[in-house]
Amino acid sequence: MRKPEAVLGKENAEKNKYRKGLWSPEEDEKLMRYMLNNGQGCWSDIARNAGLQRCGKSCRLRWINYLRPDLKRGAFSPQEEELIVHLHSLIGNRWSQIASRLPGRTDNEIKNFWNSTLKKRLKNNLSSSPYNHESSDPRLDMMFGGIMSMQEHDIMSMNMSMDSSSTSSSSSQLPFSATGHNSFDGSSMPFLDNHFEMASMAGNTNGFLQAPLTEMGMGMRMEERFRYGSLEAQRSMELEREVLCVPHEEMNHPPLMNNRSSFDQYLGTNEQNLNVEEMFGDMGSHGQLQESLKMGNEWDLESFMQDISSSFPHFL
DNA sequence: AATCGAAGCAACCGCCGTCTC
DNA sequence: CGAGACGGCGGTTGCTTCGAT
Repeated sequence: MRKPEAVLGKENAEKNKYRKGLWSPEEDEKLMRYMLNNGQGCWSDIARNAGLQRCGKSCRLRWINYLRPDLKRGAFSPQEEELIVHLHSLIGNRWSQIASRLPGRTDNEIKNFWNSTLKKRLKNNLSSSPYNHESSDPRLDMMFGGIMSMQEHDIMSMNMSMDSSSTSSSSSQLPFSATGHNSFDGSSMPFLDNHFEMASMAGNTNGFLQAPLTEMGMGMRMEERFRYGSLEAQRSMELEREVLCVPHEEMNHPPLMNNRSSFDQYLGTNEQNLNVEEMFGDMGSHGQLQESLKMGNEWDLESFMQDISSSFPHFL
């Protein structure tokens, strides 16, 4: 429902009272000086007390993304790139979680780097040859290990199925719409815009689960994913059901999830256990993975990330 | 030298969860 | 318990820079 005019007017007045756009050196200096002298606090107070015509949110962003003294400047190192690619393949667009594993880097920086550079590079790698697993960048092979082994027609059929689901009467029940909108968190899903990303959710011929552990794979109904027509996709979904200890019934009709918390909860209640060492240390075998995931621990992103860190010791 | 498109980046927007009153 | 303020997050936008023509 629309807000009443009076409320909107007040909100607009609030908004208009603040400066927007690029920060001037003077503003930077004011904020920097205030933060160094007083430390972090309530951002709207900081904005006011520092004498800035900015909203607290804007100050927070400027500090976190640009002024913070511990920020690392310059290009991403190959190790950082590797870690970003790896973490993204595991947890998707959780930029802040990824950033927390890269000291001196911000979520915004990583997000920009992914969207502008890595995503394109990965896309190019896939389109170069459907059967050629040799990527130009060996660091990316880790990520492509499974994905590349998928046959192109699998990917194509998946993509077409997704497109057709937009007109399907059942599409409204799906956690993901065909337009790429993700109902877990109400955000759009850039995953869906190319074949590579479609591949990543369908698993691969090694039987090694990759993306089903991402939000996207988890959220889809079994029947919907079977429509992709790939035996490999089917196999990976069966495996997914097994490793996550999801009953058949629930796998076919998972609870609709409106936000990320619901998703996390869903994962938690299915008593999965993610042994990252086994899964990602040597990119785990099917058997190992199943065994390790059946231990029954709760899904805990923090410890999950801790484990990942052990695979990338140069970041600790 | 001028133009144009791509790439990179900073910042905004809107949504959601949490906290406080 | 509900409303409002605030902080955090991810997606998107729009400006700037750079390189090709």
